[in-house]
Amino acid sequence: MSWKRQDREERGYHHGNLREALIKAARELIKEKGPAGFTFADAARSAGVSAAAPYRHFRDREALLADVAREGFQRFEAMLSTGWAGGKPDPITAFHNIGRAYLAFARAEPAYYAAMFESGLPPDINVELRAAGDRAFGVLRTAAETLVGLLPAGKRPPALMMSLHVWSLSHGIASLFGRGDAGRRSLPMTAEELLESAMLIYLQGLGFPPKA
Amino acid sequence: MSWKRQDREERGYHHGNLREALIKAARELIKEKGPAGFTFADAARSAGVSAAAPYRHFRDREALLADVAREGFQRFEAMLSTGWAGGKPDPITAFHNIGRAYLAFARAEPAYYAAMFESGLPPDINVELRAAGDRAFGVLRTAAETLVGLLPAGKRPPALMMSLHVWSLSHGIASLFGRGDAGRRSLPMTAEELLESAMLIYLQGLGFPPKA
DNA sequence: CTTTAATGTAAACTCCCTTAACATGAGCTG
DNA sequence: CAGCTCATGTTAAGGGAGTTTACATTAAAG
Repeated sequence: MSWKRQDREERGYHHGNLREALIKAARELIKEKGPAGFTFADAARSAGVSAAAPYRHFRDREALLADVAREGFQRFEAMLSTGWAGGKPDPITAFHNIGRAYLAFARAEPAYYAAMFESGLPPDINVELRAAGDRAFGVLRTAAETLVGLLPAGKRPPALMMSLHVWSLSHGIASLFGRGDAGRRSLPMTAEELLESAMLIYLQGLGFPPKA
Repeated sequence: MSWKRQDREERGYHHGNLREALIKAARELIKEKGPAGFTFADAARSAGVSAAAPYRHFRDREALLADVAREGFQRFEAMLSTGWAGGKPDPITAFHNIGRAYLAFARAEPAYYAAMFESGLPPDINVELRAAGDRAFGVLRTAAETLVGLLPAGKRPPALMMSLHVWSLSHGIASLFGRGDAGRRSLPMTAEELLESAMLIYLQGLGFPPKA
């Protein structure tokens, strides 16, 4: 395991891929101590360079965090898309799979998740971040639109509202109970079971049949 | 506006109520820059005392934060209790009022809310904090138990699960959209409308009549 | 070989945390 | 009221860490 370029050369004066190395270091530090628990200098130290080196690649700590978050949203979108799987095997099952993917991401990538949602970053800090976030949410919205289409014409809720409901629910569960981190509140059930049961009740409230 | 004792005397050597003044200063700093955005010395400066003074009242910065959070949970509990109002005028309406109270608190007291849920504090950092949090959640749980009792005996979901669902949903909405803070995502509806609509659908899914 | 931009380093600068030693004032006791 | 005592703040000093500027080195291009 090396932060420097994995295979080639020994690294002379130049690091070779410092930008990526800093993002990776930031992720590991966030995972350990939270989005506020590391400093620009810490990231540099982890990457094996001097404290001033990061300034060549990021204007400040916030810019580094924003890049971590952007990268996170990209992976998040990919994971949600995989869960949705184009609505296969059937839209309802696929919708539940998005929920599972949501929690799985929060659990597997707590550092990305924290940078995305708990770092206090303004979503508009740059265009790319905003766009990446919107694309991830778009997966949920598309899925909601498909589901809404299954209901009889008179009983269709707004798909945007529905996707916001599910997003909020998922985020709430992930924030409160989603990470095994010590110190979090304990539960009589898993976060996944909690989300699944809530979604079942919610979908039933919208008029979807109990057994899909 | 003065940090010192509001009316009497000019403050001589002693501050008179530094402990409370520090908590208040912390709240204002959190509101401005987030739970991680201030330091022990900052709080002292805001309270108008030397950097060493806070050590007479709090072991460290974390202890100060914990006290802010504890105080927040107490007010939170009071606000939720007022919303519930013992189940008046009827349990369903009162349940919705809890939701409104939840969002109102997050909006009116972002500093408390951040200290309670977004500061990274372990809930078990001291017994009082844990107990205060549990009491606040207890309001929601009691309400859920009352509601569950309205359903026919064979169709009652676990009240604990139901309260966790609503808590997660409320927290998710509050976290993602609840604060008017610049930088948050914008919505085609208010957070209150979003929560109310979600709770209506959820309750209908549990078998509560559409019009209560 | 020289030039130039990219990339790191080193060191100055500032700020924070923490503790120790001292000062003040409020309340109790006789 | 005089004197003791303790809680509360202050000043001062150390040690450490983060940020940032000025300078040094390398790689690549002409």
